Amino acid sequence: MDVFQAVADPVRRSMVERLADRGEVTAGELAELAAERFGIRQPTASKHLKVLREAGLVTSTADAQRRVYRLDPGPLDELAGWAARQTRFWAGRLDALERHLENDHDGSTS
Amino acid sequence: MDVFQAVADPVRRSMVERLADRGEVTAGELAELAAERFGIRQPTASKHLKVLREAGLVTSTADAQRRVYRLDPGPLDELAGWAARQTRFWAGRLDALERHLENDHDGSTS
DNA sequence: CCCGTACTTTGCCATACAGCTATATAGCTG
DNA sequence: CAGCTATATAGCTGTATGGCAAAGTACGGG
Repeated sequence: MDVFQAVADPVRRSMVERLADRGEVTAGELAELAAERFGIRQPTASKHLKVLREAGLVTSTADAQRRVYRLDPGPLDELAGWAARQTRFWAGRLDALERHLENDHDGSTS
Repeated sequence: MDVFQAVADPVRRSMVERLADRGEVTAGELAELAAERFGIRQPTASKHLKVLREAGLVTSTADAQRRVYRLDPGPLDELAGWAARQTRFWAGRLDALERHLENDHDGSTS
């Protein structure tokens, strides 16, 4: 699953936000968070973590039975970059568009 | 459907990219693009446009039978902002994380 | 070495969603 | 106004995905 799909789910976004906030978080804490906010069970949370892992958004390392998760900024940068690029266009031509809309109102061409 | 879900689909992303590139594009052109790139039919493309509209990513105006679509930068900015915020954290603490990983290797605690 | 803790995996169901064809709507054009 | 063009809607279907409970795996402690 790609990054766009991975962050399409609010549960997974909330997990990403927690990781961004705390840096390192165990699977258990993330599951608890998901339980509180969305009322989902631990195995479901684990499934979401798997999706995040496969999308490359997070990595996990074992600490005894605990799995410690952390963000990988790469895919998020890609996402931010894509979204930013789509709007950068408008910065350049926004006034042109506005002029066009104005012209539409008065109907005259200068 | 929210912005995250809307851009989760590659067909819709390609439409957004085209709109970012051209500014104003008719439904027909967008359908043609989707047909070429993804082999999908006109009604399916129309459905995708509806999703983009409902997510607030695009607006459309009528020009005779044509529907002219254009991007609304607002939701895209939100998206870019969200993704950027999740990574901004790392900028601040990245070196701390790296130190932590180094310590893990040698196993000693200072 | 067996039990509890911490997760992941498996197998199952329901719903959401993308795709299709066929049809409806709307506006130009002859 | 008939018919073509442009687009949207309706109705249907297959598959993907999210949710659950139950079972499997792995580790540390008594």
